[in-house]
Amino acid sequence: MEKEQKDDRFGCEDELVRELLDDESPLFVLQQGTVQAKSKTSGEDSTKRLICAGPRIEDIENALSVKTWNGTQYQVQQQNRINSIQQERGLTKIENKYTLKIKNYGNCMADDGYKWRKYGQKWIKNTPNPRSYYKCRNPRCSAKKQVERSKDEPGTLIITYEGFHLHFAYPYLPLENHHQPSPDDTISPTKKAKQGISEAESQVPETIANYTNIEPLPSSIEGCPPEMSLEAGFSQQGLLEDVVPWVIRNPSHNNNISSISSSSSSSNYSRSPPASPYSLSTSPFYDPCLDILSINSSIR
DNA sequence: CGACTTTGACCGGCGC
DNA sequence: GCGCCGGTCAAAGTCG
Repeated sequence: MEKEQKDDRFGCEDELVRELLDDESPLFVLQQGTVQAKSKTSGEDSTKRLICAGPRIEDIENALSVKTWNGTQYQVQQQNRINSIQQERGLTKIENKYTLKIKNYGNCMADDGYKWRKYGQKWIKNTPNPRSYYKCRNPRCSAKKQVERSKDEPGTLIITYEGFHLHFAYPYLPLENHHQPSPDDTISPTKKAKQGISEAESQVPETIANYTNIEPLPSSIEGCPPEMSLEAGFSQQGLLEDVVPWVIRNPSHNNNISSISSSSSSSNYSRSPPASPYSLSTSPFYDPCLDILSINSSIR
């Protein structure tokens, strides 16, 4: 059962990856059109803005908020799940940036499952260690991160994430008229794109809705143990997989992630970049950001 | 030889 | 206005 859910998720990710990599994808052809010009008005246009410009953290956080019915009205428990992660893992949010402190990184090669390109390194004043700057390799993804060693705790890495990975933000976009995928929805987004831009425009919300489950996470999650709920709510949906490396959050699950990784590798993408934390083709525990370790070793 | 990293230069924001 | 500082760019270097 759980395996089935994972398979479904991977299937969605597979589609998302293709979408992101497809230059003719309606989701991104739109970006060159008139969408942004009129993006300030309707909810649908707002949705398109999210797709085109990349979702804001608050958009995703809002999507993640939990609504509860107290008998008379809905109460929104803002960022309920994120707060749980923050409390449990030492994740902090400062001005739309998530900061994660990782201890003992020497034993656990932190990896958040994405390929990053280093685009800069600076020696920050009054800090003993340089700060490295990374961007997500996906040109359509604006995710960035900064990595530095804590001056107070040399064994602690401070990773600051800015922005979310676009492909994993999809399921959290506040779309209207979303529905569950039906057996008839067999036309791939790529194929739809080729039907023309104008037609694609009308299909975009529907296309994304296939990937969307905006409702508060289903009761199946609530029925799980707390830890399982978090994993189902975040890791499998991919949001905080970006922010909090799954392996670090669950060192005891290394075996699990290994099996997941190997099983997911069967869904070969026609183009290479791995978009799933579980779909790394190389070492799932290698993070290029940790070339900062070379500095560490040179100090020794 | 292409992909990727390194690193100094450059730019913009901010405080004085 | 000026200088400092952090973030980004891009040419050069390195690696497989």
